Amino acid sequence: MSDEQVAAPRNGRRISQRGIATRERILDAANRLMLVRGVNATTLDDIREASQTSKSQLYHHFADKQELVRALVTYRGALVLQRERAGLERLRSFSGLVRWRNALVQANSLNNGKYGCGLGSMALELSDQDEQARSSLSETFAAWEKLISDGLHRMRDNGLLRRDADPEKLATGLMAALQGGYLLANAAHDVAPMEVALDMALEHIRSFLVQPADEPTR
Amino acid sequence: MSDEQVAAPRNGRRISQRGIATRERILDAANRLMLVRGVNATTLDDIREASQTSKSQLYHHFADKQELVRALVTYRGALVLQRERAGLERLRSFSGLVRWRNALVQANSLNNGKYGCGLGSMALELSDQDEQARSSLSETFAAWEKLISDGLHRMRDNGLLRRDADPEKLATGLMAALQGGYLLANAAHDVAPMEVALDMALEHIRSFLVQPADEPTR
DNA sequence: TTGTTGCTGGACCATGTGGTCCGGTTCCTC
DNA sequence: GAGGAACCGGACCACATGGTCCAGCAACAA
Repeated sequence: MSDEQVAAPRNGRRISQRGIATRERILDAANRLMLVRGVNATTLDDIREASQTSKSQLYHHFADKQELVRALVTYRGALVLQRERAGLERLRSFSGLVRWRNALVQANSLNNGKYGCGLGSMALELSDQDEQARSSLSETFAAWEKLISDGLHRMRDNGLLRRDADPEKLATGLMAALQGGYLLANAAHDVAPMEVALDMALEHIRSFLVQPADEPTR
Repeated sequence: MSDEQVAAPRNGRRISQRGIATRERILDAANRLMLVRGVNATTLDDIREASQTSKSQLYHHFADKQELVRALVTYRGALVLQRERAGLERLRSFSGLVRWRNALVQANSLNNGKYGCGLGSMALELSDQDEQARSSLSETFAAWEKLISDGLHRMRDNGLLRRDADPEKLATGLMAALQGGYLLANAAHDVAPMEVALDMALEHIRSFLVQPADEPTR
């Protein structure tokens, strides 16, 4: 997962190449550790060790743990949006949606449904604990949904979707199915529920196709 | 939320009425606190204070924090299933499903989408941290889905649903929409996404009705 | 009544964890 | 190359938090 330049440098301070690299290493380690253990269960010492840095570096680049977590929210959000943009910005057909679905399912099946969505898990853990993180995550979800709804808009404009299809609502429904699917798959340690959930949402979208192709969804 | 006898007494030990009451008080406090703060962010001292007990009582009734959490998983699961059973065991029509949806939405809207589902949030927080809790939660989800699918089976047997409707898959999809809806609503501090998600799932189920009544979903 | 066990209060302990400090090194600027 | 700021290593600190202990009271069986 290469991720150069995703992390924003600090506010009005001079910053060296080495500094950027260190900050990046910290965020990358935090990203990996907190995905599998959760935010609160990951200690700064864990991150320090995994990132081959020292305490002073952590506190040189971030004011405290909370700020590190907030930076991670931004970092992870940028990674997800970057990945999703690649898969969605040219979406113009129903089969494109199916390919997108398959990619997500396959990625998640690699670890038997474990860990879930990096954004969703943070959302549930932080929403009632850090208002700033919550609103940032909420914006990221909105941007993600917009990538989907933009694609659906294109499909509607091209006459693939009926006029009465509501791209925004369809995108929200699809996102909910995705997140709920992640959650159930994580609890079951099995991707199957995620597949069922996504298929339901795709089926719903398909019902708005002008010419409902009767190809299977996978 | 009355909840007598939901908590199981301890294994082969003599136990007094007073002991049961204390144990119940502890679980109830843990339930309330961990719903709003999350499991890991709630300390034993918080629980001790909120339940008007002492450290020794906590450790008299539970071996350690992990066991308390596991007991809470059971406790909360029983509460949810009890509540859901009341709302679902007589489900025989599509409008019954709509009423069920409305009840959930209304309950969640009381706190502007905050806190989410007691089971879902625990699932995401504990799944990668406590295998026993995870499998217990997974079973609870399965039981919950079964309440739904049983209702759908009844509808199919009564000729309301088409024969090609798959109650199990429909129930899983609905549950995913519900959980994803909770998650997005929590992140947005707004019930709207939860409504959209549930409506999508209901719409999907409605498409399997033999006589698709064109009443609105709410 | 008496013995045994459940139950409770609360002081106390061990340590994991977030956070500080300071001396030293690297890097940029003039 | 000299000054200063960014950067780094790691020892150190404060304290929150999970967990222990024990003395005493309540409850129940005989």
